[in-house]
Amino acid sequence: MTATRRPTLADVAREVGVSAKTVSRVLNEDGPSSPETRRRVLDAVARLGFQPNLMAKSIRVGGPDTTVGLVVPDLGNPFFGSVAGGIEEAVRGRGLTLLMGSSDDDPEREHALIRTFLARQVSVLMVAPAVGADHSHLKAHRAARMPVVFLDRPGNGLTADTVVSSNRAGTQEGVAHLIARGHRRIGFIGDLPTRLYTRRERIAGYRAALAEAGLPYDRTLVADAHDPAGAAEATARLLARAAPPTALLSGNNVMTIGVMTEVSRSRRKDVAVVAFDDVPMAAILDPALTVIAQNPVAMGELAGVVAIERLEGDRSRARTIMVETRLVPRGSGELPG
Amino acid sequence: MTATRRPTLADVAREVGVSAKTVSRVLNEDGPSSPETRRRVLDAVARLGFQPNLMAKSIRVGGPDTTVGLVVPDLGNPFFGSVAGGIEEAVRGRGLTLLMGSSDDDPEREHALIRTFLARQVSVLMVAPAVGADHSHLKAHRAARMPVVFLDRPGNGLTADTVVSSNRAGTQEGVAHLIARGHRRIGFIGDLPTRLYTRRERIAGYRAALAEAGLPYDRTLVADAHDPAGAAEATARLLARAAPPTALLSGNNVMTIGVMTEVSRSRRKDVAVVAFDDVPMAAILDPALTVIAQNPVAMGELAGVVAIERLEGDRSRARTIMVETRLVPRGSGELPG
DNA sequence: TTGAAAGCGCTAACAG
DNA sequence: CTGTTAGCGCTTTCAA
Repeated sequence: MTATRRPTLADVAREVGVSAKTVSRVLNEDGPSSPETRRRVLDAVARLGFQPNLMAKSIRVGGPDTTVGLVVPDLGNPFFGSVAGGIEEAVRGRGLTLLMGSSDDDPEREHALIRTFLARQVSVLMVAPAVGADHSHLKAHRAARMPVVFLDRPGNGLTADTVVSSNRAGTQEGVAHLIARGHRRIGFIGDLPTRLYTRRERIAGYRAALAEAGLPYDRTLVADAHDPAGAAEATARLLARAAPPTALLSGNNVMTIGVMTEVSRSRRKDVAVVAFDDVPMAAILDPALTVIAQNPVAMGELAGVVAIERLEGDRSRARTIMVETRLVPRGSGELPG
Repeated sequence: MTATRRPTLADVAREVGVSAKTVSRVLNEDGPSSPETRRRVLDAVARLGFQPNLMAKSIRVGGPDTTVGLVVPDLGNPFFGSVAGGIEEAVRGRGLTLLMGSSDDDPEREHALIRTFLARQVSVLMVAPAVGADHSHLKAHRAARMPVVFLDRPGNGLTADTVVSSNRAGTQEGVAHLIARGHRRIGFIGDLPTRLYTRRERIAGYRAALAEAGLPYDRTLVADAHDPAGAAEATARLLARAAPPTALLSGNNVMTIGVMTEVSRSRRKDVAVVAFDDVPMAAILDPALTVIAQNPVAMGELAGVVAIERLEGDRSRARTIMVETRLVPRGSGELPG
């Protein structure tokens, strides 16, 4: 069995009886070529099943690869999956392909992935930063004109384009929704660590809504958790208080699972809930879950668009693009306080 | 502002005053090198921020790139996101990176992605095939020892390693669960097109369960839909029959949204439901949703393991790995018929 | 309209 | 222990 080597440009050239450069010219529609040569070259290409080697192509220019390197905390999280889909949609037209990896929210893994991507000469680097990660080491690459885009959370130690949700305003709107329905004691169940950007922004929105309504901020109404089980416990503790909250704001989709599990388990029909981030079956829950919906696909698309503009030479100041969230009232926020 | 070119091996060599090969040797721990040289090279590497160019490295050997090309129908679907996470986990240790793209279940887009991946010299190609896609053109590449793994669905026109869920047995178990609770008229709501592999397997499991119980197969109890809205309509139609089904089997997670929306909307408490594929809030629904859970992470991991074995020279026959589904009774399947 | 030569960044093969 | 040469597959000069 022969080792079936892939045909190269030279193979095609030999087959046709022209130089490699001529084949290259025909294929890239670079420079002129006679219709006759053209036809014969394309013929041979088809016959041999020739596929140009993109690696070689990139190395030639010493230039970047035609990929977008994307680092997210977790590929399995549909939020990031949708973001990735949006990016792909936006950059496909430019011939860019997605190179992806999960950091598991570990700064070291994130760093390792970024290094791999850089070594692969990605044309664009997009990162949803892990808590505690530092990105100052990317300065040199940005100087070398490689676009860097931070997603969902800003980077640290590097000013670069950033695409985030309107976490603060969205949460504020959600809490205001509850206040408007008479709620005065509103619990907040957020994720950990508390210094996570999205967590900080969302709690800021929570506090802003309270402040605007002239309500005091009660620290004891704020709970934290790592996962659904923890969120369920936190919810149970809050609801067991002497003066329990009459409404809860769930800080993200993972927390929501725990919060709703506990509300449902305890059969408390007297507690209103608003959740940050939409979830598939929200409308079917009883009561239907009111959410502050994000738009991950749009986030990805915008990130892709910005990156392309940068690749095309846009040298303007780094932008922070805020993608609007949308309050979707479905019932669970309607319970009067 | 200088164009800040990335430092190359030659730059490092010049800095230290040795040859490029020596630097290469130190970095790859290939051949011997004096501790002194070693130190000075590593020093310069750090000082210059040198990162080896992986593209050049690959092209050198003429060998494959260190990537796994993965084509899925939809990046935003958490099922495929989790599969991707499993693959990454399994291949990271081998230094492989994921190159991903969505086909949107369009054979042409799938084909275009595959061509791009091949042009990039991926070391492994993994595909969740779109309906109607043909993969016979990959034969040459397999002959050239590039592992091909089909995910979730088998490929067409090419025998290759394949990782799928136990669709048939799982569905059979789910339907048997309903039959055991007295149900005799069980509706099936599946996706389209009906020739989709997973759809065919699941309906086969449905029929097998009926047959085993000596129940007739009633075509009119089978409905199809493209999306949640269609599934909701189909459900409504089924439930509006003169002799409505007393139980429903939902063919996948997208259908489930529509099915449950309609069951919930119509306040029918007299219909049992079992859904293929788990969904995040299943346990909180009322009644809690009984599911036939898949294990997408395991599917990805197994695909990764097989691919690595192939890369390491395993030339044995193509395998089909079936990942067991698991019936998770949560209540919605308990309603007696 | 076409070709020859050189080189992208790296490493295998052979010296020294 | 270290250097030189050659070449991966392609494209960019520069000539013909």
